[in-house]
Amino acid sequence: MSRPTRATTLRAKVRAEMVEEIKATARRHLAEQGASNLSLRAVARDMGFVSSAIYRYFASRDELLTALIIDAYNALGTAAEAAEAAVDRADLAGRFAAVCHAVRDWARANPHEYALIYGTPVPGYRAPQDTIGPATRITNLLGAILVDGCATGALRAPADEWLAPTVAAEMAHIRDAMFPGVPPALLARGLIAWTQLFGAVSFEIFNRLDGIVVDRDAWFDYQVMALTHFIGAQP
Amino acid sequence: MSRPTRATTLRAKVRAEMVEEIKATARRHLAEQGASNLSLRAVARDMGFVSSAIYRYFASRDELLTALIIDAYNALGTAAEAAEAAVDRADLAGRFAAVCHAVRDWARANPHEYALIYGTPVPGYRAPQDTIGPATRITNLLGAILVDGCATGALRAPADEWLAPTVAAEMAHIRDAMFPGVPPALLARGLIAWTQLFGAVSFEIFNRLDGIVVDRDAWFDYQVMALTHFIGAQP
DNA sequence: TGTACATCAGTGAACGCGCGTTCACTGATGTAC
DNA sequence: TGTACATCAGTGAACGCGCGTTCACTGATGTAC
Repeated sequence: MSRPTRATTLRAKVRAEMVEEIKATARRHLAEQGASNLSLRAVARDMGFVSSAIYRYFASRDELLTALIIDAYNALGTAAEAAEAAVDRADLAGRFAAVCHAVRDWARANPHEYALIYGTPVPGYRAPQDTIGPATRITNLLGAILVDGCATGALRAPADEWLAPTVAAEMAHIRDAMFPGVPPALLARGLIAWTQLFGAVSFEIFNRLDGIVVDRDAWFDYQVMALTHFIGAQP
Repeated sequence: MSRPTRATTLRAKVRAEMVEEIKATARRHLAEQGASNLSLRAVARDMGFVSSAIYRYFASRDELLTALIIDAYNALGTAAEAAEAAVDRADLAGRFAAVCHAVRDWARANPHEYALIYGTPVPGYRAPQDTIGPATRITNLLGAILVDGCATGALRAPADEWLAPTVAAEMAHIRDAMFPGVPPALLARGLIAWTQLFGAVSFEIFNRLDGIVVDRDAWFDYQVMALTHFIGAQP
């Protein structure tokens, strides 16, 4: 029960740096091998020490994987939040586009980390509770755009809507829990936009567009415009 | 240089059955381990013979994986084609919905095969030429709906369209090569529908909807309706 | 300020495991005459 | 129809490899008095 002195915090600082270095090395390996082939031994070898040393910092391979997943969600969330925060609050279409482009840019810059969090789930790996918070940063960002738009009257429920009763009820439930003031029919469109954003990015990152679309930037812009229109934001 | 007699074809038939049995076993393993952990030894063990025996049928692990990928594309393609063929040719919305639901149903019934072809690419695995044909069966099916609709006049280019010049040019190129008579602006919407179909299915199969949407059937119906409207087909 | 003790990072060997692929082989089945 | 030969499926041992994790250890660094 010793209070932190300069000495202990120094040791803690070195330790934290070591943790970061291990994660950085693991991230590089991820980019070459994919998540399910990530190897603690290879990471240790690459850093020039013996494999068992890793266990001073991570209790198991899964714990390292979890740390990488949380970092990835947070890196993506931070990038998107920063891009969105730079846009005038009243410019809903601009805020939406900023989030979309931030997600895509981050995914292109870090394709294997993107695959880690939005690709096929790693078999046998069960995501622990700690990953949930960081994972919702994007949805919160998108939801806030809808909430703000409804508060100012810039957004409203689409007129001709075909919402099944169960879907309407579920949307109302989500609204009450997280996005106050957003009508179910608009929230449903928001959920589609969220789905489609990641669908579009995944198609690009996972090579589904090869041989089909060449100018990826223009194609993504087009998709963002279609979505902007779909949620009723004025560009 | 012997011509096929009853004897040789019988041997060939047994051999073909063996190949099918190996693939079926591998498919079961896929469902438990994921693609990158698929093991020839485990498959052989499971079938009750020695691991080297597999090499009478597949030259390598990659060759087995390729066979599974081709089979998956073909199974999905066959299911979608059958569902679509059962709908009245003039009912464009019905044909579109049939394809969407066939894709989703097949993916739910075969989630790991779906992951094999629409999930994260297996690192280090390079898809050979043979996979391209089977992979295009869904896009051909969707494209045919647009082509038919344009031929009869049931579909036309959306009025208010914001197509960048490069996107318009690329769409025109795809139309000329594969989908005659479909205006660029409509083809672009078709491509979005294709992207979104798989985006929606992937979100469901890869557990992205957990804790968000409960009634998955109703939610998928809603998305299909939104897409039907988007491509301008009358429900 | 100096010294005895506790904490901690990193070592090196080992356990037990699974993998893809090769190779010389044994029998059974099919083929040619 | 019968027999010598060729083809082929499956065997079993082996090669060489990598993996996650445990454990007793050595030194260096920090802590308490």
